[in-house]
Amino acid sequence: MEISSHQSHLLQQLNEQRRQDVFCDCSILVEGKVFKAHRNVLFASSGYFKMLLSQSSKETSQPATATFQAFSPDTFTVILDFVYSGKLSLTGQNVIEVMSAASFLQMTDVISVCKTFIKSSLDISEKEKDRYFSLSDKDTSSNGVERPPFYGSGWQEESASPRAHLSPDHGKLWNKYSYPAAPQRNTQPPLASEQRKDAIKKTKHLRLSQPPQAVHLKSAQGEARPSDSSNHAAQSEEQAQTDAEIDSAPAGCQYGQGSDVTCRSFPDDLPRLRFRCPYCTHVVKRKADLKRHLRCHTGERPYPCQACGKRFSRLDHLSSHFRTIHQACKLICRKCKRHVTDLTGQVVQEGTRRYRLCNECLAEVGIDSLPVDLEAEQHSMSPADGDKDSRWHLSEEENRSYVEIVEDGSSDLVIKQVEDSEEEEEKEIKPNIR
DNA sequence: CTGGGGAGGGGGCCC
DNA sequence: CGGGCCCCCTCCCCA
Repeated sequence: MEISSHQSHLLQQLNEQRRQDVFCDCSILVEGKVFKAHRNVLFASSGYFKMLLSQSSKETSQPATATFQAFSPDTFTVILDFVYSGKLSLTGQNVIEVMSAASFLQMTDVISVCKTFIKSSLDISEKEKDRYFSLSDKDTSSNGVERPPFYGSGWQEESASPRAHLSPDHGKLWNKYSYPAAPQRNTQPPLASEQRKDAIKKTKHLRLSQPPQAVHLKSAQGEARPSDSSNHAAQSEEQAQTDAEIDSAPAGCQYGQGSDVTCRSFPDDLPRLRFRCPYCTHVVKRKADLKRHLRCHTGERPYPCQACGKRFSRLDHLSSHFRTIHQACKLICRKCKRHVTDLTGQVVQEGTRRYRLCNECLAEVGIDSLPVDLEAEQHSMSPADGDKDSRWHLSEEENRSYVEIVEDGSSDLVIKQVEDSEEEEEKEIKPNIR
């Protein structure tokens, strides 16, 4: 027989003990403010504390203390209250920092609730905006913005799928942030340059869906966490899909009965877009495009070049790379930029890289033709076909020949005869890339 | 320091 | 829905 109230009662008691500093065996110092808590509870709630306490318990029996500078006492209050009550007091003001702290403390429940909060906030913002522009919404009551910003999770409301409630101050907040850091352990922050590009591109996207709502998560203590991009990718896609399924109508657009989108009268002639990126304000028409777009957030690069090992997020980019870098498809002399044919020039191989030189430039450089086993190289230097698990589909023998090519060194110039009839090129590219 | 070109990367869209 | 093409932008290297 199970008494359903036992868990919550127990939690209440523990919370009471914490408030009265009874049996507290752990102190957490956050920017000078001391929080008392129970090791057992912290241990059970946070991966970070689990690690910390399991280490300190080996070393000493003294009361454990932890010090944090990465987040504010207010934020930790929210976290600690959640630990002891199962209720997360999220607002537009604190959600970013709470998520950041939760990420640091490895509290996946809290992270996912924060993500949902942010996501839902975006949904609601879209709806708000939609209503603002259309002035004809029929479901204003269902978008109640005054609901209390409490989230149940963990012990109390595990089954409930939390929806976000916007605080009135949301709009202000989003402007300050630009990108979500990977919230969980083993999630990979996109490359710095990508972030920069992303930020730039966002300004472009903002034309489509304003106000800016992208969310930036300050990395706790500046720690870059290693990542499992595939995990993240799957998560993102799932989230994106949910977005699209639940409510992803961009400004001015709403769903009809089926999957069709009906655009309302709108000041700008916006395209009919319907899939919104959960990480930025980008909106696309097709799910496949969103899937592709998500890779720029997840950093996923499923297409490795078998010739040089460089990885690409898209097959067409890999193909393009392979053609220009490893197949010398451009009929242009690299040196003098003149057009060359198989009669007026030759392909030069430099390591795994190939390009063309006209006969004049070849003579100038002073390189004689050297025999190259073209067939074998074509075999080993072909882009993988969507190699999801990052392994190259090569036999051992093929692998060896690849290694030989790479180890051949990039300084050696190898000349081979140009044999680039169109048919030949087709043959070289197509079978490998599919 | 600056401009040009190559390469990479992202979006739109056609097939 | 995936593949692939085109276009555009940014970064980096080099003259």
